[in-house]
Amino acid sequence: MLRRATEIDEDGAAVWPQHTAEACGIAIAGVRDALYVLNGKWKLPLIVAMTNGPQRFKDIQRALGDITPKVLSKELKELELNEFVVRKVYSTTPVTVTYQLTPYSQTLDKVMQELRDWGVKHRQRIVASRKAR
Amino acid sequence: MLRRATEIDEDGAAVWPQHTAEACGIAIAGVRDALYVLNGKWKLPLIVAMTNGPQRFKDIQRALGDITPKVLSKELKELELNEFVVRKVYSTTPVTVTYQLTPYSQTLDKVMQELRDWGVKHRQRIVASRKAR
DNA sequence: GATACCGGTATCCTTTAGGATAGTAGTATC
DNA sequence: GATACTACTATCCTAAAGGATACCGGTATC
Repeated sequence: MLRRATEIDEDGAAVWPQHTAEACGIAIAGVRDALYVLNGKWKLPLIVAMTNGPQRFKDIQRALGDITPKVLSKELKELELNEFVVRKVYSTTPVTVTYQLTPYSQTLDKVMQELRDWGVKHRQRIVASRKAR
Repeated sequence: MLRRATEIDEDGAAVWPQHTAEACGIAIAGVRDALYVLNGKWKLPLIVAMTNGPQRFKDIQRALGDITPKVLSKELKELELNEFVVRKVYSTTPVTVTYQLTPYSQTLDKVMQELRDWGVKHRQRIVASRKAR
């Protein structure tokens, strides 16, 4: 469990009850393992982009707005390797390729939800503090 | 809300009920905003390292194991700028400097918890699949 | 006087991420 | 026959991240 501050001191810093340093190493390792596969600017946004169902290459590119095909291709391959995504080719004319999330990618749902909500609130905070100046 | 697959097809991919593309843009923006301040290899592990209370420079370095002082110094400055951390100097001999989490950093608690738990489980999965080979 | 600890800086370097631009094969459209 | 679309790949390049190593002033310790 994360520990919580019980007070706030004059400098606005949290004051902590005590100091139990042990299981901290496990927590650090967990976070680092997560970051290892979710690294970079694009992996998580890409997963979000596919949340509503299978998406084609160009669709994803449009959804992200500013990713180049080279980078998108690389990121999708890495997501495939880590079993977050399945690539499917349909022999239509012209050929259709879709990318869709795997069940394993759904284990990330809570992480994504929390991160997304935090991001939205963080932006609000930034905007508010800009106005206050 | 994140949508969930209702079935799994032969390839192990999730099958999605429908396709509602709208609020997806907001979700992507939220995640990108979050990643913008939490970027890189070190920010989140550093925050974890300070979760148990104020830490000194060398303590943090030891907790992370393989971060160089230059990088640590830079990361701590960025965390300070984003109001996740407060730096405090005590005029002891020799001088003592501590870094501690702010109340605002606690808004990240859930994100951290989810990410850490996911990371731990992900590692277990990887280890298990290695054994299976 | 030599060594060690603390909290960093300074300098240099390599690696990686990521972007810009162009091009590809195949089909379809005008 | 020119142009456009899809799903990429290829080449080149820049900027940033991050690591290695050395060093600094101040104090304390052996």
